[in-house]
Amino acid sequence: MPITSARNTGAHVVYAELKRQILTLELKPGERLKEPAMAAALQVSRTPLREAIRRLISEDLLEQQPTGGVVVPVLDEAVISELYEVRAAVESLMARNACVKATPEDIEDLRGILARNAALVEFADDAMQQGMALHAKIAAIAGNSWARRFHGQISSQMERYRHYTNSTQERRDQALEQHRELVDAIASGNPEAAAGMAFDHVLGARDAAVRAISGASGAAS
Amino acid sequence: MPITSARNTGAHVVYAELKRQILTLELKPGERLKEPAMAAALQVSRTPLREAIRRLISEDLLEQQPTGGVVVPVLDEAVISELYEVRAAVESLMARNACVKATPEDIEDLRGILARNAALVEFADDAMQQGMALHAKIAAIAGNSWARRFHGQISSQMERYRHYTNSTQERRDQALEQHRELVDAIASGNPEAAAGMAFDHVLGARDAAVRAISGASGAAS
DNA sequence: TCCAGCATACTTGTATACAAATATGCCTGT
DNA sequence: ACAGGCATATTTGTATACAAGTATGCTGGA
Repeated sequence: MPITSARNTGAHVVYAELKRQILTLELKPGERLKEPAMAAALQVSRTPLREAIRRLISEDLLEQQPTGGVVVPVLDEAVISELYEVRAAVESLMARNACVKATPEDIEDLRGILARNAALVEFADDAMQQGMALHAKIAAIAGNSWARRFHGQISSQMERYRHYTNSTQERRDQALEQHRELVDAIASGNPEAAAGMAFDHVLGARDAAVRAISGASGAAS
Repeated sequence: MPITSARNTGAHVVYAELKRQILTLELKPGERLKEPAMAAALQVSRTPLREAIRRLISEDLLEQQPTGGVVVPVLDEAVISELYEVRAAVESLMARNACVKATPEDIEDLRGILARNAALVEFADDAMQQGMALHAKIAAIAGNSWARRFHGQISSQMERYRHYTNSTQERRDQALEQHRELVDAIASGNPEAAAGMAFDHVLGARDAAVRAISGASGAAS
């Protein structure tokens, strides 16, 4: 039995590596992928490389050009807003469902994660990352695999925009406070309140990000 | 210039054909795909066929088995409920955004679509299909490409479950009435109301579907 | 100097060949 | 008769070969 749970085929390895390079911007937005060179660099033939590329295209982490080339999608500030919005919708749904389905033990777990986050708040370099474990747990409680799937795709996309959405200490403290409120709402057993709270919090993060971006680009005026 | 807008490569044609066969259940759930036979049937080599298969896997319209085969996913009644829920979340977001962004002309268009649907209500064999044009227009107004993307994926998935969710005349009339309410809510300029209405309507459809399924399977009791 | 047209080099998409892994069926022993 | 194990056949994953399309740069002319 292999150690890795995923199918350890070459195409999968290439997919993971390529995805990493895209999310870290090691592959620069706008850059065109040339298969022969890439295949040589990754020590595989073009066949598994192409398989990985196609998969990334269908996740919108690569872009197929009409003429036939493949490029890393350009960073477009307008889509950040869109991503936050769908994330708000999905997390709102998960909060609602979690509220209905959570057992007392689940609530305990959530509070435990909160406490750990509070202890680490000054070390986290990113409010998003800080909340990861919390959202994962909420998603698990909500138990909707499609919501989880979409949430994962959105997270991947947003990863590319981390430079734009880097958080300040203030923002991080606020996020922690909002997470506390969210857990309280889930614990309270009022699905509507939990859903609304999750939605508003993410939209608040969107507004902060949009302000940060327009502030940075328009600072000279 | 080619007639088709998509890149007319063999892999794309195979993808479209395979997707069609999956959504119509021409390829039966649980069936295993054997590449050589399939390639021969579709008159292409295994290379573009595999490309199409991989794409379908990443859309969850095919399933990769741990051992290495590819099968058509089994129909699982439990996921219908999940699909309705995420659809509710996405449509709710689109209704909210549409409410904010709609111009008077947009509202006119929506009412026009409603009127056409009302005229055709007795011919539509499916409440989902009836509302297709309406939702497409709302999505266009909302202008969130990720929401549109997810909505499309959800629609594809649900297509496979049409047998379970076939609508009655009564259900169709109710849908039409709900669509009217939804358009009114969007026109009223109250985003929260529009969002809530869209959410509740889809969840209502979910409940109807769940009732229909459990009613059909548990009728003998 | 600048542009059109062409030839060349490169890239992509597809087909085929091959090796490793998996499934299938048969045979033997109890 | 049934289970275990081996041999065969099929299937998948990868590499390579080739054809068609696309971009690049060069030459000649105005």
